[in-house]
Amino acid sequence: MENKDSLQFHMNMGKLISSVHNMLTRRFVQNAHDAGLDISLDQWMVLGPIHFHGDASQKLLSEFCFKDKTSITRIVNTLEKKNLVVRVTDQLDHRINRIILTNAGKQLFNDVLPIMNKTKKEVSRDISESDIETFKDVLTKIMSNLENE
Amino acid sequence: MENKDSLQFHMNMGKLISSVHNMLTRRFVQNAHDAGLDISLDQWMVLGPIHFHGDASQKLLSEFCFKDKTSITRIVNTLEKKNLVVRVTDQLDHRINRIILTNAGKQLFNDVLPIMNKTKKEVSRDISESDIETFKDVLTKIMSNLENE
DNA sequence: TGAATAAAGTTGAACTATCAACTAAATAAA
DNA sequence: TTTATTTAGTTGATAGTTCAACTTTATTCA
Repeated sequence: MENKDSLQFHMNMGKLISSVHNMLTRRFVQNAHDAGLDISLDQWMVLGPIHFHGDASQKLLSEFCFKDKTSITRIVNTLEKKNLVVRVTDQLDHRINRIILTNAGKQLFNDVLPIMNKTKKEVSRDISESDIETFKDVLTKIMSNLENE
Repeated sequence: MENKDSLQFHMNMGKLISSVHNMLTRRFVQNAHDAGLDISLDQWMVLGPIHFHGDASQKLLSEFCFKDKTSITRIVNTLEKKNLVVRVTDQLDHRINRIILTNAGKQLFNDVLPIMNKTKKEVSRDISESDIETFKDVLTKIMSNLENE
């Protein structure tokens, strides 16, 4: 206790964020796995916007997810391999791939939603609404601080 | 503006943390690179405790960094390949590797410290002390929420 | 129109994360 | 003391991240 608490007390922001990110990822995947669902947090973070958008291009997904276009290429590869999405070439601009959910993809999206909510609840247990708000505000502020050169 | 802000407004916590984690990683590496230093954020996150501890075992690093023991094995591999650390078998318990900084490792540690501070400053620009405190408290709380099964 | 440039994606390489299976050494139990 | 179990670390496989170099298609502009 004392030991671990004092460790955390001395942790700087970068380490905290990094550690929380890893733990969050693990918990989400574990919760999904326990429910018999096979999906990673990154796959989910891309699947969501695909569902939301209908026919998102990879560029749009890249901007929306704050991920490199290469990451998007590979995550879409994985989703396609799992038959959750298909790439359809845009008829007007042949450079663009439109990413479309398959029925299996829609099904998985609906199955994973409650898992995400469960995880969210576990994460924010015993943390006040106002602290959560401040927390999200700070994260958003950090993003804008780091956004442009 | 409006567009991007509204995107962020709708971002949930997981996505915010994930995005901030990626952007933070990128910025740190970029700052190091601009200063002519070749080190990743993860390497730094392990190098710090090695420096702090003197002769840490990989198990201790794993607990301290909240990283999987496999990750530690591979990061130490990389650090060793770069001649920043050496593995020394413990004389009493032959299962244990003691990780020792080389002179190059000590040198790099000292060179990177100001980079970390610069990055820290960029990250927390225009965020109040008290919001930072709340932010770190929430992160710590999330960690304890996710810690044990 | 034709050549230069920009944009959307892909590929390869190096690194990190996670899981499962493994080796080797230490400790516990019979 | 011999066997069983636990502990520290490694290896292989699969997925994601980043950078740089590349292909293909659109756009710009001379």
